[in-house]
Amino acid sequence: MMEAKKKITFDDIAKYTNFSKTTISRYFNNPDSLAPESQRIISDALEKLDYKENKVARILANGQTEFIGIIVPEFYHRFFSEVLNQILSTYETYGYKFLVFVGNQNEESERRYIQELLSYQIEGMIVLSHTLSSKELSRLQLPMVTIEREDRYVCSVNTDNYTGGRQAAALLAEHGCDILLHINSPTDPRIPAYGRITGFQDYCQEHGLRHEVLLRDVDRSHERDQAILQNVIHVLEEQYQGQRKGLFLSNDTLANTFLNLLFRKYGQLPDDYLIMGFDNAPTSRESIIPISTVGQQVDQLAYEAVRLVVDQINARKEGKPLHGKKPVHRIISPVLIPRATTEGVVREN
Amino acid sequence: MMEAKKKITFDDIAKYTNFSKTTISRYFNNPDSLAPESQRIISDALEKLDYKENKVARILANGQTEFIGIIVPEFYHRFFSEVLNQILSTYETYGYKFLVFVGNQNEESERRYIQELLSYQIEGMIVLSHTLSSKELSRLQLPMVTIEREDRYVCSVNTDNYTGGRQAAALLAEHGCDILLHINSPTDPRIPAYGRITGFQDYCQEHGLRHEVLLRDVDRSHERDQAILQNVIHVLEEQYQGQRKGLFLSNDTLANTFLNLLFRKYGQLPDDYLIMGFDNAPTSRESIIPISTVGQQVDQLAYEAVRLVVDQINARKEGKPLHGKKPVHRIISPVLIPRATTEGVVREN
DNA sequence: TTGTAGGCGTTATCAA
DNA sequence: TTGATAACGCCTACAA
Repeated sequence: MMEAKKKITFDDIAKYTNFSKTTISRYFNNPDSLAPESQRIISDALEKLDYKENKVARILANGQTEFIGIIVPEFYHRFFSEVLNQILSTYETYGYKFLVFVGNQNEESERRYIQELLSYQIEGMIVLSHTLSSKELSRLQLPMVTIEREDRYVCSVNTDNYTGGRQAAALLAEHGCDILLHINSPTDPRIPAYGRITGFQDYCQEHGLRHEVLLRDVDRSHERDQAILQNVIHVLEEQYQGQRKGLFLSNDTLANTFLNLLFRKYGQLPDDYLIMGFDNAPTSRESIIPISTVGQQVDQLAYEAVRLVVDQINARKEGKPLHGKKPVHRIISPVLIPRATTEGVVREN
Repeated sequence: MMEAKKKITFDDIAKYTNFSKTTISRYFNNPDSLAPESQRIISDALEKLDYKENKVARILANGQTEFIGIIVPEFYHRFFSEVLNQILSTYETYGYKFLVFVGNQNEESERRYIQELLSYQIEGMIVLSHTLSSKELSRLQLPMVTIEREDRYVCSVNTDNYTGGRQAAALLAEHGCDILLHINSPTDPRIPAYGRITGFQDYCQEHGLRHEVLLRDVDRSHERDQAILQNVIHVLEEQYQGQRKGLFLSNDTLANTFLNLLFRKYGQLPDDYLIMGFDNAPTSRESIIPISTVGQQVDQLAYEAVRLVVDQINARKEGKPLHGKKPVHRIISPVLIPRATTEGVVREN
């Protein structure tokens, strides 16, 4: 058992090889400027002494942390853990490391997290949390990208929610509903997800479809959502009795809850109900009946987000100004995924 | 629009206040050693010059990164994102920041990730991924804790899976099953989750209960699992027709899939089936019928894991040896959560 | 209570 | 192709 062996530095390698520290540094950063023989010698020495690089020292010297800060709001919704997963996966492509904080809807803590991130000299930031305005974020003067949130003053990557809303309405309409309904929580129009509402509405209006948007305070807890949707069902069954109802829920979790309520009541999905969710979360495939949904291409969202920060980082390194340019907003197409809940007839497996 | 303003350092503050750098440093690390008046002056100067601290420099000087490295295997199973969430939440308590990598089941990349983590001078590591042996991990001579994985040579925090398995069997038995069944994937006995199998078996044997363990290659994809479980159902219905079957599935996702297959077939959960999952994942509450499950106390798992690394980090700082001591294995109790799928009679909402 | 000087392990700038 | 030397921004003796 060897004792806490002290760390090997360039100095040690230099002494061991009779080169200077500078040369050792070159071996890592510009090896071809060394004589082949020297490269070999150094390489051997590194092996022999079991050298481990120290990026902290390197950062202090050259300022490049290769850190990107991330602020996620929570992990209850699959969307966020999925995005995080995909962001982390870009390490193989871009080499950036990620420092992650969970915001928990608290402005003050998020500000503290940001300060902490800045103190670690992050080169850029990706924000999924909603609590801080894009105006405030833009003031940080840092390469920055938001995903699916208010993004007026910063770069962003968003799903084309509007088209998604239209696709949902269209799929329901195709199957000949008498009334189209969209259930969502009251949403700030500046948030991309608001497009789900307007897309739905516009499509219905343009095609002269009878429709209604029900704004309910959902998405706080499963139990609440159940109660709220239960109530919605009561109302619908009175108001649209015997009519074919096409329901577009704001996300898959909610769609699943709705579907389950109906299924428990009727032992199946009644013919006069069609259901659609949004996100293509695992729930939508794994529910009692596979739920039709509008899929977000999360991998692309994440990948483009990282790309956009990295572009900004590189631009800044080349002295190009960050501000001055208008923020870039990248749009990712949604993918319509028709499944059993919009078929009208539910088959057994 | 101000230009890329150069960063304010202790030097700038020192000049501005006519103190020395040391005094500025003291203001941060030991403020009470300064005259109250001096504190005020410095505090004002920091404000005025808009000083931002630079932890990279601090790290280089004192060696404390406050970084903990994390390696997660994947994010498909809710368990991992939930654990990560809880780990990240400990920031408020312990102040450690986390550098996260997703392993993707590849030994070589995980080794690279670890090298990268080490180069950032992480003070400790939490490993959830299974690909590297605890022996190899222990050789890193680093404060280290694993969660729910093989842990022979390193400290760990695990759920008491054995007790969980017993609880599951007991709950099923209480409801008078004729046959108890446990479905799991072939599991390495060195992994904590193996306890689910032995706990189930032991309980059944001790109580003279008829039982069977079905090892199937599940958990690869939803579609596969469906096919496999469908087949299981066929077999069960032949073999145990008319008998009351108590099923304990290795996790909630699987239990949900199983429940759905039955529900689709019969329009309800038949009286002769009882179902239990494991984990208390959201799925278990949000499924067509709330699924009974054995809950892992993920918050405690995560919290204890961080605590255990931090303890090791502190011990090491005080010069206590890391090795020599036997690895500590902390156990978290599971929580039995009886819900509708073990009631025998399924009520409508 | 405050200051001086040296060090942490790299990289950058000149020279040679 | 290689080296000296000075940063990078902070911390820690040791001194006063």
